[in-house]
Amino acid sequence: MSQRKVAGEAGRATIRDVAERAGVSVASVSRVLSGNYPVSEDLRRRVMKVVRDLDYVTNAHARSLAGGGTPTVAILINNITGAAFAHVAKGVEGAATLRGWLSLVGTTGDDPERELALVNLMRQQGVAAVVLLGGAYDYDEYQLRMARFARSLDAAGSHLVLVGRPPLEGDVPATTVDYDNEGGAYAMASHLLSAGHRKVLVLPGHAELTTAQGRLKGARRAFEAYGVPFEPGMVRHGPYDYEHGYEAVEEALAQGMAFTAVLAGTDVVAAGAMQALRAAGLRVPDDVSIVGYDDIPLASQLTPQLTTVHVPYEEMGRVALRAVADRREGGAARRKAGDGDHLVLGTHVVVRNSVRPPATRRD
Amino acid sequence: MSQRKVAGEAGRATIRDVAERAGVSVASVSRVLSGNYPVSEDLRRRVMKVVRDLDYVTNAHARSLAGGGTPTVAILINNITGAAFAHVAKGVEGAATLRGWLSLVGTTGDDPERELALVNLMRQQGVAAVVLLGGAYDYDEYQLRMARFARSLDAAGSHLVLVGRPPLEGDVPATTVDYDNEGGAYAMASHLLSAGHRKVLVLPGHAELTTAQGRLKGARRAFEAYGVPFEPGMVRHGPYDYEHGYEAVEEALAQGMAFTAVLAGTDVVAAGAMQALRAAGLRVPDDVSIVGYDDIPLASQLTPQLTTVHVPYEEMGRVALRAVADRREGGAARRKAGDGDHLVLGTHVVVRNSVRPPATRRD
DNA sequence: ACCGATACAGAAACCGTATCCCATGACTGT
DNA sequence: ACAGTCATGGGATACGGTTTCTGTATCGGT
Repeated sequence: MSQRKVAGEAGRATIRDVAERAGVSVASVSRVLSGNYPVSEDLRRRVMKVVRDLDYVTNAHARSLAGGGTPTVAILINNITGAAFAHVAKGVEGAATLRGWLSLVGTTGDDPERELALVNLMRQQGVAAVVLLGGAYDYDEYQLRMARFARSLDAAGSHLVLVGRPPLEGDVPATTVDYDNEGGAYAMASHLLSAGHRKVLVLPGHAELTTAQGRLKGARRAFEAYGVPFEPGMVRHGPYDYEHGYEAVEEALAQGMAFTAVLAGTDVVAAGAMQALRAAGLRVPDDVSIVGYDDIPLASQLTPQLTTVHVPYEEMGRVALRAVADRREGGAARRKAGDGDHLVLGTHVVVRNSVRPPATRRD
Repeated sequence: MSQRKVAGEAGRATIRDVAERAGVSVASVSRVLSGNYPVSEDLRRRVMKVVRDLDYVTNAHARSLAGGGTPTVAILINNITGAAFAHVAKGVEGAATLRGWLSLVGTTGDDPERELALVNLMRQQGVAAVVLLGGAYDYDEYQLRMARFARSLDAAGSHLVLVGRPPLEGDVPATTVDYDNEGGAYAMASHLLSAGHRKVLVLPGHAELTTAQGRLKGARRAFEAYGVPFEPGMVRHGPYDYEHGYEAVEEALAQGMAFTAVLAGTDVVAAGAMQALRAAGLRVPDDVSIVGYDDIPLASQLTPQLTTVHVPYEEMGRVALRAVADRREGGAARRKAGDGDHLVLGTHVVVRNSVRPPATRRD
């Protein structure tokens, strides 16, 4: 009744089972398996045989309780089906795997409550880092919220990494991996302007989303550089989805708005815009040019292939993980430096077939 | 020197720290937090205050070692950037979150070694279930390999779930969530045939991939049902990617092959095929019709919008998780039943604009 | 043949939490 | 006023490992 374990009992085999069956101590089994202590060849063989026979694997929970354990990164994402995010996740996961780290994924669905719950959950899991993906809504409380997360995680020996968001202000223990969002938009808009376009419908995204803000700002700067007036009426805000692209163009057309090009905030928005133009009998790029942003696979799969801004999503994921791994190995010295807390990767325009100089017309 | 912990020491706060600071026992803190034992209002308040002050969260590893703990599902996937897989993952993750479960993600990259390593890693983590996504390569050893996984996981109190793969033969402790792959292909091919197409280029996918086999089989059955000879020469195998679709069509065209429609194994392959046709000066669907399979967002974002087979990926994910959760709650009785081990969801054709009757022409 | 060094194996002390079992004080009914 | 319940709180133990500390052969050197 009170005996600890019946011989052939069901359930997972423990290290004790292995030890008993191999006729050695628990400590020896542990040492054979972790291999960080001298063990005789005979003992190793005996233990390994039993391990194979029992199909034994160590209990990760017990292991990490006792101090060992596999480092784990948590990836928090709004929507797992977004192509751009998927690539970042791939980068993180790939780099993690390379080091024998594990990766957890959670989706926030744009819900701050859920985000908080997830961060706490990850804290419970004792993850090495929490990677937060995607543009942020620039509410007032955002900075405070993130700073709180950062400190909370830091106090628990974990670390916050922001990917694709602007860095936090002040002395906050967080790392940011960013890309030259505004620069990409500047280059993209310049491309359009240098092709001769002057009337451009701009669909930057949600007004409160940091990435949309940056893209809009870059575009505006390009217009200024070219001495072309930037008309606020030509800007339509909305979500980064296909429907928004479609509806924005449909609406602009219905209102008799004149434009020779569409500067979309993402490739998916561009796809929607393209479809709406077609539906209205307009040809792309003959009648209207279109450019996107992100360079997800879709961009090169559309007809015509989309000229867009390449964002190194997968690379960002890898960089994010490397930053965490480095800091973890670097020890306190590096950790205090506050240097390399903000990494910025470059973007560049990928020219395909969706842009052509505007048709010369009398009006 | 030998003191257990210095007052303000860095690192994560433990339940002992909370107990000490609140002047109560460790047991009481645990009870307040788990809330499954009567506790006086006064004690609860005192404990909660300290918990907030210390920003304490329980250690998940210790918790699950001690018997409590959050159930976790592991999702194993070849390639996290595949749209279809992303949707299954979303379904699983969503359903998991709904129940307060956690989800882990690992990518195998089509590497059997890595798959094995991941399954073992998940076994170490003591996950409630391992969900293996995506079509499998039908090598001889596949059945053995999966059966071994299933038994291994089962012995550890976990469970194997195969999603989008054919079920395992024999008495293996695994659950399969499948969709009517062959039926969908049959319906899709019928759609093409009933529109009058007789010369159809078929791009089912890799010959060894179970999903490709099913899709090819369904198509063949439809041809037979229509009394149309199915010419092996019209079938081109290859990976499920854009490039394959492009190259297969390009090659077929170069060889002077005559066809009025393309039956692609996936939407992405269809996109590649479409692009190749355009490059050759052919119009879709005026000159050549195209259909895909999967109904990922891309299908409705292409121009023309793609007629395809809808596969309920997200639903499959949800169903998979529900199956695991049910079996876990159902106890041994249900677990032995062997019933409901193979769930099949329906598919249906989504008619869009990429199919038109073949142009009547003299030849 | 004796001594110190070396190489290995085992016993035991944790890691942080949940829970079983027992103790205590308050409350109830008579 | 007293025994019996009931509602709570605390102490001890288990969970499955890792690691430190300790002990015992074995070996080489003199």
